[in-house]
Amino acid sequence: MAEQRITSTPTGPLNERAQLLLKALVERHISDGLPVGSRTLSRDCGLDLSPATIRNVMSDLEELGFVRSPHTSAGRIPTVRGYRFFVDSLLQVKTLDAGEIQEIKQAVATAHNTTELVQSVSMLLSGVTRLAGVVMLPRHDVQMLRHIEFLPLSRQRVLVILVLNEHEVHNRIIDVEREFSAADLQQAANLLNERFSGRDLLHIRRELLNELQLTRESMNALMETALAMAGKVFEDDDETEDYILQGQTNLMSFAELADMDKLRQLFEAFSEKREILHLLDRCIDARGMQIFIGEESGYQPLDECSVVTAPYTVEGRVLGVLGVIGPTRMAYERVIPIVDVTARLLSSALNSRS
Amino acid sequence: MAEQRITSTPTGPLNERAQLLLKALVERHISDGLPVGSRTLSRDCGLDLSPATIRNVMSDLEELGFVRSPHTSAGRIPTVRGYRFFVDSLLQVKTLDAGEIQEIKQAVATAHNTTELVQSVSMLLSGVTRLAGVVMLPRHDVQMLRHIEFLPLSRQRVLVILVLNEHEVHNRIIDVEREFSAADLQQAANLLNERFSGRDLLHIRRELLNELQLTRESMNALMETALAMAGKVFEDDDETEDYILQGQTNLMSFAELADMDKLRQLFEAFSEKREILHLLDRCIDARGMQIFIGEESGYQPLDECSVVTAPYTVEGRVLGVLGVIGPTRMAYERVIPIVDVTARLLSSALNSRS
DNA sequence: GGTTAGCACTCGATAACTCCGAGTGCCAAT
DNA sequence: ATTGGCACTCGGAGTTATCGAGTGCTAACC
Repeated sequence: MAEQRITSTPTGPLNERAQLLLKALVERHISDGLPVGSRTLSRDCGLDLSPATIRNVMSDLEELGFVRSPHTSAGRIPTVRGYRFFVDSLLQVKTLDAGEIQEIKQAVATAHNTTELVQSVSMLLSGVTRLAGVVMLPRHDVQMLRHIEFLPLSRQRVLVILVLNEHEVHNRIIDVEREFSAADLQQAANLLNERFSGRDLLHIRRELLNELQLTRESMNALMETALAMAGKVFEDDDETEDYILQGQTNLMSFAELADMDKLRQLFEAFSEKREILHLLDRCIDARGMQIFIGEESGYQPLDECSVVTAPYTVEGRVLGVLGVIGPTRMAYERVIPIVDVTARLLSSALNSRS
Repeated sequence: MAEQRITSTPTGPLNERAQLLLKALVERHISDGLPVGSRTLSRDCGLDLSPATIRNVMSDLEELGFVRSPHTSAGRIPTVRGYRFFVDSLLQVKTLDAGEIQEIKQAVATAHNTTELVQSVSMLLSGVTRLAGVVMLPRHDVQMLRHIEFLPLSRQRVLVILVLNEHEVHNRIIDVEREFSAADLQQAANLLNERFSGRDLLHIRRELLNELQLTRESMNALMETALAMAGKVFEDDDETEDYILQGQTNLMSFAELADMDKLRQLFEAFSEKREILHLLDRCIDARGMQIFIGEESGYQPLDECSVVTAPYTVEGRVLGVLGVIGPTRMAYERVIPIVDVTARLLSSALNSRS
C-alpha cells in the first residue's frame, strides 16, 4: 500500500518531494493562515507538478498525520505533528540582520536595574516578533548574603534591608517582641555582616538554628538581639517566581484567537501566572532552546499557541528563561533566532553587570 | 412647545415623572444592556402609565438629550448626558453589607509591603465589582530621606540604597569616576545620614549644589567622596508614576466591547499607561470621588467605558487614586460605594503602617 | 509504475429574501 | 393630560440560492 511505499524511502518516513511539499504548505499556511489547496501548492512549490499529483501526496501526508483538512472541500492545514516535523527537519532559520541585533543590544544596554532590564527585553521580544514576549525574572538557586541592615520603625517593627548576590536589594518589615533602639540594631547588623557576609542563605539559616539551641543561656544581649532579628529574617525564604509579559495585545490580531472565549481564557492564564510559570520551569530544565507547539504544552488555554523559549545564564548557571508566545502558525524561522540571540545578549548583559 | 413646558417645572429641567422614568430606564438598561421600550417601562416603573404616555415622555427625554434610540424601531438607551443626570441626581447608592466590607478589610490587612498592598487592593476591586480594578502607586509630593547606604560593586560601580519616608526602600546602581573602598563609602554614608537624615530630598539636592560650588577647594577627601556620591544619587529624582491594573479580562464579557478592535485599543491603552495615568492624575486633583462617563474622559479608547475613582490619603495628604474601569452601563449604585469604602480602608491601612 | 486531465461532488461563505415582532409616531377619543 | 388604535419601520433570525475553491476518483497517458 501507499504508506508502505513512503515509509520505506531512504529519507525517513517522507520522501524528499513530500517533505518539500509539506514545507511549502506550512510556510504558506503560516503566512496567510488559510487552508492550502492543491492548486496553490502546485504554483508555489516550484516543483512543476499538477494539482492532481499534489492531491495524491496530500492524501498520503494526511494519512500519516502531518496535515488535515478542516472540512471536505477545504485545503489542508498542518497538524501539530506537521509543525513539529517542520521545525525539527524542514526549517531553515534566517540569520538576523545587523539592524535587528543592534536593536536588541540597545534595549539590553540602556536598562539600569534588573527589573527594568527584564521589562525592556520582554517589550523588545514582543515588539520585534509582533507576538507576546515573556521573560522570567532571574532566580538564584544559590543566594549569597552580601549585606544586611536594620532600621527601626514605629512600635515593634523593624525594616530589614537585605542585599543578596552582589546587588539585589530585598526588603521586608518584621514584627519583633520588644522595641530595639537604633544603636542596638546597628550593632546587631554589624555582627551579622561580619559573621555571615558572603555566605549562602541556606547555610546561614542552618547555622542560626544551631546557635539558638546551643548557647541560649551563655549569650550576651547583643548576640541575643542579633539572633532574634536574624531568625525572623531568614525563616522564610520566599522565592517568589514571576515573569514579565508584554505585547499580549499582539495576539488579538490572529484569527485563530478571534474567539472571545478562547482569548479570554488565554489572558486569564496570563494573569493567573501559575501554570505559565510551571511551563517556563520545564523550559529551564531543558537547558536549551525549547519549542512547544499547540497542545504540546499540555495546557489547554495554550492549545492554539506555540511557545518558543531559551534559557539565559550567568557564569554557566541558568537564571531563567525568556521567549515568546504566539499562535501556532508563527514565523518560526524568524522567531527562533530572535529568541536565541536575545537570550544570549541578556546573558552577557547580566554577566557584565555582576 | 413641549420643551418649554418641561423646562418650566419646579424640579429642574425634568418633572418628577420624567425623572422616575429615566431612572427606571437607566436601571433597566444597566441590568440587561438592551434598549428599553415603552411597554417594558410601563410594566417596570410602577407608575401605572400606558405605553403611549411613556412614549410621549420618552420623546421629550430624547429631545432633551437624555436618551436616544439606536434605530427607529428600537427602545431607548441612555446617552452620556442621561447617565450623568442619573448618577448626579437619581442614583441612590446601596450601602455595602458587612460581608463585603469584611472582605475588603481582609485584603488590606494581609498585605505586607506597599506593592503587595496595592496589588491586592486592585485585585479586590476587580473581583468584587467584576470590572477592571486600578490602583495608582502611592506617590509622595514630599520625599523624606530616612537612610542612605553605599555598597561597592565591581569596577567603578556603587549600589545605593535609599530609604525614604519611613520604609520605602529604593535602590539604584551608579557609575563613579574612580573606585572607592568599602570604608570610604561607609564613612560617606555616615556623613550623609548625619547631615541629611529626616530632610526632604528637594532640600538636600539644593543644599548639595551650594556645597559643591562654594567649598570645592577647601574640602577634605571624605567630604569630597560623600558629595561626589550624593551628587549622582540625587541628580534625577525619577518620580515614575505607575498603576496596577487587575481584571482586564472581566471587560471581555461585555457586549459593547465585543468588537475586537475596540477591545484591542482599550488593552493597548492599558499597557501604554501614559494616557490612563494622565486621567488618574486629573482624578487626584479633584480631591474627591470622581466619575467619568463614556466620552467624558476625553480619551477615545475609553469612549464606551466609565471610570469611577476615589483618592486615598495619609494624614490628609492625597497619595494616589484607586478605582474601577468598566463599560458605561456599570452598576454605579454598587460600584460607587465599593470604590469609596476601598479608598478609605486603603488610606487607614497606609496610615497605621507608617 | 508515476503522472495527469477530467468530472462529479462537497461544503463553507456570502448574499438575497422572507418573516416576525418589538417598538415607534401620530391621531382621534376619552 | 392620557390613552387605545393603527400604520409604519427596521433589525434579527431563519431560509434558500448561488458561487467557488477544493476534494477524491477514474481513466488515460507516458
